[in-house]
Amino acid sequence: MKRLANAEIAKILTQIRTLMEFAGEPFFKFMAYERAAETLENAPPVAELVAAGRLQELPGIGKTIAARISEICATGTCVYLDELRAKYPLTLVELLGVSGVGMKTAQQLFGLLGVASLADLEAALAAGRLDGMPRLGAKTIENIRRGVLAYKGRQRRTPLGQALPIAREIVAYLAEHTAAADLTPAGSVRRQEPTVGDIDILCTSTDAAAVISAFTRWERAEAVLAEGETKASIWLRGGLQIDLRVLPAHLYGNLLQHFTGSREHNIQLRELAVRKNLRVSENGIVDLTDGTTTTCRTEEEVYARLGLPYIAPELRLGIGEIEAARDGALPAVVELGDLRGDFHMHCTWSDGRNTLETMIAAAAARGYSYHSVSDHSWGRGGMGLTPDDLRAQRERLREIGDKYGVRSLRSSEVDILPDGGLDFDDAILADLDIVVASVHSALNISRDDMTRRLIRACENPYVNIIGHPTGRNVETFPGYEFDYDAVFAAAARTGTALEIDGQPNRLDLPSPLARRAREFGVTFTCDSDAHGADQLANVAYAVGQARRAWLAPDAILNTRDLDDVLAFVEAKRVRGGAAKVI
DNA sequence: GCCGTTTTCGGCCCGACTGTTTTCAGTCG
Repeated sequence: MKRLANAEIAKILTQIRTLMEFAGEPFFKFMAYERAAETLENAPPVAELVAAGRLQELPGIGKTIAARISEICATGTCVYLDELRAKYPLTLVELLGVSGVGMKTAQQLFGLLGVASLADLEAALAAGRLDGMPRLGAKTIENIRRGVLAYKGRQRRTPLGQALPIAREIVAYLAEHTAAADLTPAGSVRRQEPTVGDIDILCTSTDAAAVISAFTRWERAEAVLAEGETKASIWLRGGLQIDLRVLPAHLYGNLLQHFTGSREHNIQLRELAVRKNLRVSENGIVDLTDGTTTTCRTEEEVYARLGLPYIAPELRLGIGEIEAARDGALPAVVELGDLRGDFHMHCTWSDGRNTLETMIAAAAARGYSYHSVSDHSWGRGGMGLTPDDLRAQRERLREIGDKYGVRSLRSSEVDILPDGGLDFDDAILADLDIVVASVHSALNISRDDMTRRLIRACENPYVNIIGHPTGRNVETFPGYEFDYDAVFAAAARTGTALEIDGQPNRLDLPSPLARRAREFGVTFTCDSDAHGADQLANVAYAVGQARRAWLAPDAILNTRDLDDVLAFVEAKRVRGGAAKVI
């Protein structure tokens, strides 16, 4: 059968968790499934771990859940879920997805009215069958009605590349119209999640009411979901939710830590705190032995009070970072300022929007000491470069680069053909400074064929970087299937870097895979894949994903100086790709 | 169901907002 992706297994665990709660199982029992699902979302490919018998090394996965996961991998489901489904329809999960309907309400609707799905709920609302039920007043029913509409109209999770600009927009609005300080996007946006469920904004102020009032009156707010003394929530058109929290300035560190999450990270942090007789919340850290409260201006102080070094936001997933921090085993992760160049961008010679000179000027303006223009190869329909084009472009690169004071490397994003061969002959590639090779076609070949295809590309002595290695789209496509470990091993063995592509719809390699690849000793690049000068800034997204993968600067090729980059290329050519590898 | 620099048994995070209530349950993050 088809190999299940981690996300699919996590979804099944979440279904089990929901039906367990519905069935009245003990709180900590079903919460264990929730934690396990969260772990899988950010873990290396589960199929490999199952095969190696290493599932229980993952945090929050013990004997029972490991057995269930193995069963799901082997059969696509598990007996325990089937037993639950025999009593409670899986469509109950829909009910709980409706904003305003929680477990108690769903149980009541199912038990008293037989409402078991979204369609059932709509019919019951239309027929007025909710009227007069215990604890369901007119306002609550109206709220549920609105929740149903939102559920049906809601888009999927919002890509980070769309959410971050909106977050900056509301921050700019509040900065202009209120006296709020410390305005900061928090939550999943700050953690650089590839897609986000909502946007969290926080700030400090001595007049929270004024800030909240301005927030709920924002012209883009379609509806106000909640408006209290320190927090408020609005919906934008399309259903994206923004939460705002306002506290006094001396609590900024506590507030930022609290609202950055993740939920799982915070739970684990507070569990650790409880063992030290401390109670952590956004309102400060209370010492339960003497009742004193510590408030923090910075997050560093929060972690220090708990006996931990600072943990970067992108690492806060509740997947072992707290233990690593405690043991002093957290890496100093790469920062945007560590980058000295960008290997992946396009200009009007292929499918970019800006001219070669504009792109070079923009790269220089970012302070890079080098970059490469990697237009597509000719196999990509009409827009790719022919070998003659490539030669002509190369002659202009040095000249324009000199003009702007940056080293413009000769490059190409060459197509990897279905059999693993390349769209340009080696003689042409040999004339380039650095080569990016990417899969753009025949995405549906078999897993084994795709594995062989990528390994063969790695083994070409002129291929230095595999571009967007899984081909995923964060919204629409999980990526083509291949044997990750086999390709990571090949990349490490041949001295081929794997790209972390910063295009917001790609963010590829995904961070769990990058973290896995690092175990094989793979080198990475953080690239923008810019198709216009304004998109060079997308490299920040690539760095965000690298940080989520716990990568230090030394794992990233474009943190190195030009000589070291050229030495990386030369070393592979000298070895002749796979031919002379020990 | 998981887990252990107080535990292999007995613990397991914390608070804001809403609506239906007369002191709190439910929902959410």
